[in-house]
Order: sequence, then C-alpha cells, then structure tokens
Amino acid sequence: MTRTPLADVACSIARATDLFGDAWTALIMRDVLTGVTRFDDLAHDLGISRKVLAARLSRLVEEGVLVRERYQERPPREHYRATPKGEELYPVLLALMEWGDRWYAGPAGPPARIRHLGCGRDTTPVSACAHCGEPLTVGNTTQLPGPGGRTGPGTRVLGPLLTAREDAPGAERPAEV
Amino acid sequence: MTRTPLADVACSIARATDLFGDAWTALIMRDVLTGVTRFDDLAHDLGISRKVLAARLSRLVEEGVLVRERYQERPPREHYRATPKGEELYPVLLALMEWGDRWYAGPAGPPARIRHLGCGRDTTPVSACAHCGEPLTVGNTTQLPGPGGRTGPGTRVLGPLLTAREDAPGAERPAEV
DNA sequence: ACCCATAAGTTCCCTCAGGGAACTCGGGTA
DNA sequence: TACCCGAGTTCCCTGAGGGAACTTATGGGT
Repeated sequence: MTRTPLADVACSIARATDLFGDAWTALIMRDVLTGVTRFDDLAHDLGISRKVLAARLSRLVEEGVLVRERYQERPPREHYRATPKGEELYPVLLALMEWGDRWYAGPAGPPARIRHLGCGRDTTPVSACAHCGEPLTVGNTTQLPGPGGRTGPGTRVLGPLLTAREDAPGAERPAEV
Repeated sequence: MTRTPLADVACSIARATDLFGDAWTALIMRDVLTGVTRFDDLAHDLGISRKVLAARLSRLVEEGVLVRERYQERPPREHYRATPKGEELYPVLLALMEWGDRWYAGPAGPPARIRHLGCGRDTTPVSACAHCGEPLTVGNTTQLPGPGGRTGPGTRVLGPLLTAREDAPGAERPAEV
C-alpha cells in the first residue's frame, strides 16, 4: 500500500497521505461519513473493485479510522462506521470539495451544498486561524520546525523549509492574497 | 492516471481526488508551495521516481495547478510554480497536516508549526463556517443537493450524485468569492 | 581541448497493485 | 429444495510505479 516508507517521515502531510493519499480512500470516507456504510453499497456506489474495497476497508480499520460493526444478528451483517479519528478527516474532505467546487463546478453551480446547522446557512468551509479566525493562505503563513521534528541534516518540515536555495527562482511568489 | 472516470462524476470531492488523490501529488504541491520548485530538487526531496515525477508535473501543468517557468536562460533551466488554482490547494494540505499532527505526532509534538503572519501566532488550521466562523464538523452540518447536482431518486449528495454528468466539462474559472 | 558536472528529462525493464468477473460461505425465504 | 442476499475471496491480466541508465544542452576547471 505504501509506495515508500512515507509513514516514517517526519512530516504530517506525508503521514496523512500515506493513508489518505489514495482516491478511493477519500471517496470511501466521504461515503461512510454521509451514511453509505455497507460493503455492497460502497462497492456499487463507488464502482470500486470489491477486492480493493476490502483491502482499503481493512486498512482503515487497522488504522482506527473506521470500525467494523455488526448491525444485525440474524443473519449476521457488518458495516463500517467512522471513529472520531475518522470523523476528523471531515475537514480534509471539505477542503477538497471546496476546491473542486471552485475550479470544476459547471455553470449551474456546485453539485452539493453544506448547510451549517449552527447558524442555519448554506456555507463554504474556510481554513481559518484557530486564534484569530482569519483565513490561512500560502501568503500569510510560514512553516517553522516544530518540537517533534528531528532537526538534523536533511530534515524537512512542512516542506523543505529547506536548506533551500533562494538562489534559484528569479521571481519569487507574487504574494497576492 | 485516472483509475475510473472520476473526473466526470458530479461530485466535487471525486473531481478533486481525481487529480489530488495521489500521495505524490499532495507531496509535490507541499514542496512547490514551500519553495522546492525544481525537478531535481523535487526528485531528491521526495524520493520519487523521475519518470513518475515528470508525469505528475505535466499533469499538474495541464490542469493549470502549476506553471513551468524558465528561471534562467543560459543554460536554459525550468522550474515549477503554483498558480492561484494551485495555491488554493493549501487548505487541503493544512487539513491533512492538522490531522496528521493530531493523530500521528509523537510525544515531542508535531514536526512543524504554522505561523500565521496576520496575528503573529503559531496556529492550527480550523475548518470554519464562512458565515459565522464556527468550526464545521460532521455533526453540525448536513449535505444537500446543490444547483449543479441532479436531484433524482438514488441521488446522493456529498457523494457521487452519480447518474450525473450533464454539466461535466464545465467552465474553468471559479466564481470570485 | 578535454573531462567532468548539472539540470531536466526520457527510456528500458520488471514487479506488483488494481480492474473485472467469477466463486465462496453463512444464513435467510418461498 | 431451490433460490436470494451480504460480505468477502480468488483468479487472471494489464498497466502504473520503482530503479537505474541514458540523453541533451551548457558551463567550469586545468
């Protein structure tokens, strides 16, 4: 499943993509979180090969993202539900959906809306600063080494944070926001 | 590159994962957005096969997520930079990183920090409601059919919307927010 | 002039993960 | 008894990915 030992890398994005960086996994989580929890339903809905679906589900269960639960005794039937760890992938799905809506929605508009029950309005998800609530963008953030990062030679952080090479690019990022 | 014609499905998550639902693509975007923009640097940094890197980069350029730019004439040298469409993938990366931090950071803490230049503090990204600023969770949201989706029997929403596709090849520009 | 280095790919071979479809297994239901 | 159902598992086959060598254009060192 793992192309490279990404899971061992000191980068949380790499750790996350090791599990989640697969189109099927994202779509499985989307389905499970929206109520499609049974094997056959998932297989039909996604058009995924049953073999791969079984592999993905057991990986997700191993990782503690889903649990396999019996929802009926006679005959015995199992389905899959999200754990808290799985539910917390929701922001990733929202971010993907928002991006897809912005760049691929047809003239009619996006295929789905998200209603926020808290304020009762249809909304769009924004990646906000936990402290001040302002949107976080490439332009208004920097990545710094964290406590859990091995800070040896060759260590990278969010990204490179690199030993980098500001020598290369002539024009740096246009810093629009 | 596409396992199934996910890109044609009327679900923005499916559309997004068709491009982004690949561990390498996510990591490439992480690198490019943090300053690793040259082919060899990316190849080294990611440990990706050069063949696959070339394929991913040209796909990302095709999709308008990256641009290939000449940063030096003699000898001719090219590198890759994010377009606005590419920069808008940042929230997805932040969401992945946040999840990875929460569930995989060692006792020492996360490997990287995000400093929000707006308020000057190290922060964590929160998926917030664009209207009221409250965090969006599985529990406090519902998914409803959107204007660009089909509302027939069997239609799902956050999900496939799967009979789908009448509006598939849609416009490229997102509505300005 | 000659040799080596660098950046950015391309090409080749080989393995293994994914698609597709059939098969299994436990347990109903008519 | 015969026939469904849900939930997987097994089989074969193709093609995407890993790894390493090769290419092209240019510059530097001696």
